[in-house]
Amino acid sequence: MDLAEAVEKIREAIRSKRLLIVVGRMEVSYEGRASSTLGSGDRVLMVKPDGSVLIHRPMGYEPVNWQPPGSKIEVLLDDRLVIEARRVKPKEILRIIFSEIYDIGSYKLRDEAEFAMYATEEDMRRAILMKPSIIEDGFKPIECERRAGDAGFIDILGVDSAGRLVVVEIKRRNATSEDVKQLVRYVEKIEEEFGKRPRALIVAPGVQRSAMRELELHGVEFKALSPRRCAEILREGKGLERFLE
Amino acid sequence: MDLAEAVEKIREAIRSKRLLIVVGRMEVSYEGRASSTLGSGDRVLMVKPDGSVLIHRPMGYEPVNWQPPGSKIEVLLDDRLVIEARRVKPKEILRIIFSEIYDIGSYKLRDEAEFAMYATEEDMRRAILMKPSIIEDGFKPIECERRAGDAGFIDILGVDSAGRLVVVEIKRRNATSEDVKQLVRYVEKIEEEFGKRPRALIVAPGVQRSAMRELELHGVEFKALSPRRCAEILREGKGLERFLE
DNA sequence: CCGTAAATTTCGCCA
DNA sequence: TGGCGAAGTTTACGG
Repeated sequence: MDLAEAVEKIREAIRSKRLLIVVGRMEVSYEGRASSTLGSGDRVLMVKPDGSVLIHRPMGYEPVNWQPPGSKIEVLLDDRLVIEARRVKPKEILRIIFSEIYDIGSYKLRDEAEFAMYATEEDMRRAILMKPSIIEDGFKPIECERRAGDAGFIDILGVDSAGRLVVVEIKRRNATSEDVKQLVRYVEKIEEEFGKRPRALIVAPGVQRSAMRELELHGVEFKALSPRRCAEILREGKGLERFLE
Repeated sequence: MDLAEAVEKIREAIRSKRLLIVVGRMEVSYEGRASSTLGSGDRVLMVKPDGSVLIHRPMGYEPVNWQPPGSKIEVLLDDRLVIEARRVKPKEILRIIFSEIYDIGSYKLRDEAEFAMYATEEDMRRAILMKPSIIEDGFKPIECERRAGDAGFIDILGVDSAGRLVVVEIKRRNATSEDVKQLVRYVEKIEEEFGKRPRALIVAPGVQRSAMRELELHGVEFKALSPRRCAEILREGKGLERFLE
């Protein structure tokens, strides 16, 4: 492909806010929060209309180098094609030097669709608030995101059927020993504040083996609950709302 | 573009382990650790030879949906083109339904280059070990990655010119109050173990405002050190090694 | 294969 | 704008 022609195509794509894909042989260097170099190889460069830049090698989920949205793109022609993406804060420069260009594509893309994600930790909390009995019969939530001094935030603080305080920590994945330690810190704060020790309950789809030890060690309870089950409860709730209208 | 032709092109690309890029209008659904749906819109699909799958919207650094390396790709032709990427553990399915195809590219890419990254936390630790005086005159490292009970691992444990123990926590970014709290936990463990309180020193390019409070509160010291400076020190060291050979 | 910690984490929310 | 915490985090490194 003719180099001048390629440069023109790339400049035009960026000027007209199209998504640009360049497949070719390139060297890459990055300097900013860290710095990196990558010798010559075949890769895919993607420049999005919002200034995101991604360089993908032929393998792996992650881009080998990138620049986040908002970076300024410059296309330079020395004796080789050079593309630079700059960011001001933090100051970062990504430089791509092409030695060969295999293909260039530029596309005007319309994408207004909404992305809906289910079964997040937030969904789990909402499901518990909607139907507290899934945790335990008689459980009553009192407060969400309560500050526990400088230890952090408690997912849910509630009381059980016997009137005892319960500190609930929610995880969408199997609980780790780190999670248990965190919960224990919350419990200590609440004990300081209220003068008596609350129950500690971790709600998660499962517990890592190493965390199981920690559970017993600190008298932390565990209630199995999957994100999927929570999503179902939320759907039921929605259905109920619709019925009540 | 003719649909049957497109399918053939895509199947051939995957069969021959080429990197595949399809630009088109598509719906996406994901079901696995979480679940998500995304209505019709223009996006870029990338399928890599190692089974990585990425779907990029026209904006943003991150792919809206993906599948990691090793997933199995299926290309189905109903009355629309459907591409599925499956993973077994954890069981996850990514389904892409095309309503329009704007462009298809497939590329045989060679990329053997080595990626070199500088100024990581690991680099900072190595720089400190190579030249401990950058922390403080007379500082001597004793141990790295020392276990502090169940609190975690100490980056560097050393002694100062007065023979007092120093617990060093390294961060490549500005230190947060979490980082300070973590360091304090290490200090408590060391105090338990050795019977006297060591100095606590956080080494980072800077400190967040909220962490500054925490520093003073717990008597933690701070030494400013940038990853960049560490990278320089390592280069100097390398130069010296070369000189000594 | 599990566990732990880093990451140019990114992203979203909230003050 | 900075701080804080979740994420389908991913990735790398040990045991």
